[in-house]
Amino acid sequence: MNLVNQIIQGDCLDVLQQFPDNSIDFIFTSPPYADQRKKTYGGVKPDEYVGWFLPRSEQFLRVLKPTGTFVLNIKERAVNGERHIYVLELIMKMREQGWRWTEEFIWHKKNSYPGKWPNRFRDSWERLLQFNKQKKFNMYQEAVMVPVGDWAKDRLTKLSETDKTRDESKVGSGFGKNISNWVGREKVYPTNVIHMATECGNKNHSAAFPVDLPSWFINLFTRSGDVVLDPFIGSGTTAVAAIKLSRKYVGIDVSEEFCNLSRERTSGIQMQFLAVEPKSEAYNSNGSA
Amino acid sequence: MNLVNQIIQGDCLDVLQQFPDNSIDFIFTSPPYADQRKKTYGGVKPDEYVGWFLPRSEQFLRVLKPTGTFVLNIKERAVNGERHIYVLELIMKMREQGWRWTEEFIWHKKNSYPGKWPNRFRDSWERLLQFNKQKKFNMYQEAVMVPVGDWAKDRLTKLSETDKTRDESKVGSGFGKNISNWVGREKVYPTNVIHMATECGNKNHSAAFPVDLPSWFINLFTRSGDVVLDPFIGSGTTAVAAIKLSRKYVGIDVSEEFCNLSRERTSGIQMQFLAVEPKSEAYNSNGSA
DNA sequence: GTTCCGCATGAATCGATAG
DNA sequence: ACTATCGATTCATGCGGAA
Repeated sequence: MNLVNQIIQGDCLDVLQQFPDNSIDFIFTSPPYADQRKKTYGGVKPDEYVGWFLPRSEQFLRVLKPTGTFVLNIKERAVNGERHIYVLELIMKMREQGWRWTEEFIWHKKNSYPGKWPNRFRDSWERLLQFNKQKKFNMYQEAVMVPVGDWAKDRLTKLSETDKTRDESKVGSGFGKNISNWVGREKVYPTNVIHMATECGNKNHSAAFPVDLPSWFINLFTRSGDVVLDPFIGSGTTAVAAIKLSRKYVGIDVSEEFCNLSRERTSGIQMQFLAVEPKSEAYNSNGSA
Repeated sequence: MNLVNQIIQGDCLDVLQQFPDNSIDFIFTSPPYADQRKKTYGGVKPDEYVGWFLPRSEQFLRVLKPTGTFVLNIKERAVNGERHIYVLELIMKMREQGWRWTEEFIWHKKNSYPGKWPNRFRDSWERLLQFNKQKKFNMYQEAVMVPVGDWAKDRLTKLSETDKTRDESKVGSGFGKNISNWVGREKVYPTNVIHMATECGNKNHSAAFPVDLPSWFINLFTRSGDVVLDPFIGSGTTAVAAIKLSRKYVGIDVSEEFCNLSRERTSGIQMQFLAVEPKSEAYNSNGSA
């Protein structure tokens, strides 16, 4: 039975048992956060979250190739006016499990949920925790390089006009500092802060993250033909990103409804790609070892 | 002996013993990171960092007022290709010590221009951990409001009169509810992501952070006349920020050299302020409890 | 074909109220 | 005392229809 390019219904803890060791190139997932999405996932309590997650991350560790990477999108919530520590505990326990905590990317969500409270501001960022099995892993940095123009865009226009005035930075401060470094250079490397808005306009499906988010990491950590796993596939966003980048995908979800939604989206994309692009060509042609 | 508006040479662990309980309104500091500043602090090893820090944070807890706040600027470093966990451990241990981990702000260092490492990108953010003694603490949110986004500029001002007042027409959707709230508003509350360039024009001193960073938090958590403590004052940036905002300051550092530098900078600023602004006026006049 | 504008919708959080 | 539910608060974005 072929296990690849499918959306599989079930708890990833069980489903992944069928997968052989070292068979996945990259894992990207955004598990249901503690006490969130109760309707679909039943709502794991903050205090029980680590215990719930660890047996699953043990499976992730087993199926991931030694050179592979696991990127976990997660954010702790405020409980009784205080940030809960289940994410911190999770990192420490995963290290004991054998994972290496390589990096923490920050996803800056410009359009975070509104609201006003006496003792905190709007929570506008999430963690993207990078874990690895080894010190050496596959990383194709060239695949996510930004053209110099776009880099300037990223820093200046992508932050929108208002942000420029908001942070009251002196004009050119830091920007002018070393501009000579980039002049004449075509592309530059990004940083570990990712600016991306959440998608909220989609009526058919409500994705937790925009497709650009998994796309960015898939480009960074895999090459064409590699296998991408999302054990909490939800509305299928990670699979969509994988298909668009000519990677293989495996999506798992306990919810039959979400599985069907994912299957709809992926098959739609696949059709589109077969029609438009008969030749399976690498989207990312500049990746290198 | 007056303990306020001074730079005191010594280890904060010892110096703070002289301070009474509940005497400080706000603590902001960027301690020497593990293995950094070897000459001055003997280079605390990552594994020993938590043990080194805890007796000091115990003093911070003691001298801080119940309604006060402690903001800690810290970032774990990578050791052997992996993120060290001393910051995570520190948060957990400080909670056991009695601190509440209220929030984690992200300082996005905008001008950290791209660098290249084989396994990671340029690190362009830092943690700003907010700790409190109680659930309720002083926070003056109005003092740090930012200009409203393009969104309202373009659209909100052009809404018809009927739109402005249709409070009850739409049910559920947040917008139809109380649109009049936004009309005429020019400022909105910020988020927990702070965009700020690092200072680059440092002449004599190399400040770890721009003066705007402590200024932002001093505005947020204190009012005119409050006492701001930085137990690792370094080049004096926190004290400079406090003086400019008409707050009292206490700076501590083990390095006589750093103390002298801080004294130079603070006295320079104070002269300037006495000359220009004879009346000690509240900078933040719209703070509310 | 642009540009403009109306509008729904978010991994939210707190405090009060109810069982 | 402790948990469950509900109402109030707030702002950036992308879609689709209109000018």
